[in-house]
Amino acid sequence: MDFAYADALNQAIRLLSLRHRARAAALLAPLGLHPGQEALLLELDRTGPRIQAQLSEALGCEPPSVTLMTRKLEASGHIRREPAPFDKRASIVELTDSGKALADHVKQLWHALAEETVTGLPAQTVAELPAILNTMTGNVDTRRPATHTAADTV
Amino acid sequence: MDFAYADALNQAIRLLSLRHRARAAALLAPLGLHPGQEALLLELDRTGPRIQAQLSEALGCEPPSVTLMTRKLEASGHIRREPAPFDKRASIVELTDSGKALADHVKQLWHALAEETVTGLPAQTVAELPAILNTMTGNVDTRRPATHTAADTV
DNA sequence: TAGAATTAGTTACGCGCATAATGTTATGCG
DNA sequence: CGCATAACATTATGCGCGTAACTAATTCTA
Repeated sequence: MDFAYADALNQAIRLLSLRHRARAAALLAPLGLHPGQEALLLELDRTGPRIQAQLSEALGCEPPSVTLMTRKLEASGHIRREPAPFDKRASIVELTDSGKALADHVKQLWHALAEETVTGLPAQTVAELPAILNTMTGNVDTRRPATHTAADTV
Repeated sequence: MDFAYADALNQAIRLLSLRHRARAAALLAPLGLHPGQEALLLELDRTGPRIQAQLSEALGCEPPSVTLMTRKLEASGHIRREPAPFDKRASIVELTDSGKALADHVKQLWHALAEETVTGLPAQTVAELPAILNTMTGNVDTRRPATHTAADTV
């Protein structure tokens, strides 16, 4: 691998991150959401109530980030936090009715964003894309012990 | 496209962004750099002195971000800023000797990061990856008018 | 050529994400 | 059992990146 390729790849990843996030921000702004918050809502929608440590794990960000995100989503009425009966340190986070409705709306935007993102790519590439991206993520993931198996979830 | 795919794709992009950036941060930390700053150094290394507006364009971030990044890199002695003789509003940014040495070091890390990132992917996928990512970036880019490099719109 | 519109850069502020340090509760072990 | 250790959550702080509002310089145009 020459440096020109390495540079192109790293820069492509960096730019995709910036632009995809910016596009998400533009789509989420009318809902009063900032990018990152939608991931929390979708996770709760997928799995039901979770404690913050589980959210931290699922979202791939650190506990202090979850503290701030949950605080803001709670302030806007989309989630609720209750002390966990089985563990006095933990707090259980769950969607309110408003949060459930918002999550449904986010899902529509998320679908549109994904279609927009892969426009113009060959069908086979589109089909393989999640696995490719997950492999790359696993390769550079310092949180989990490197799992170098190529095939993964969809 | 079903929602499960859309969700998987968006989440994969989000996670790749977080992890790739985190890995870059870990590699750059020993040099005293934060992720994002390396892009500025590499751009100056590639093209020579630039005014900040050009850097903003090349890096894909907004002028205020460039102001802060250049200020910090200037404070650490890696770049120099001089008023542009042809335009009294503009300031020309260029690498110092220290900055050039640092850029060389960054290039090595960048090369290693790219190789680490694509580990385990088929050679053909690796070859196509930059174009795929650039197409996706173009699809969601709100800064430039959508330029679809790989194919035409749907 | 004078005034309007554009452009370069900055400041102020907000959000997501990070690390480090702290308090509190659970748990594992001698 | 008691104590050290681990885990949950929070606060404080810093960086990158964004938007909005501003100044100053340039360019366009009537």
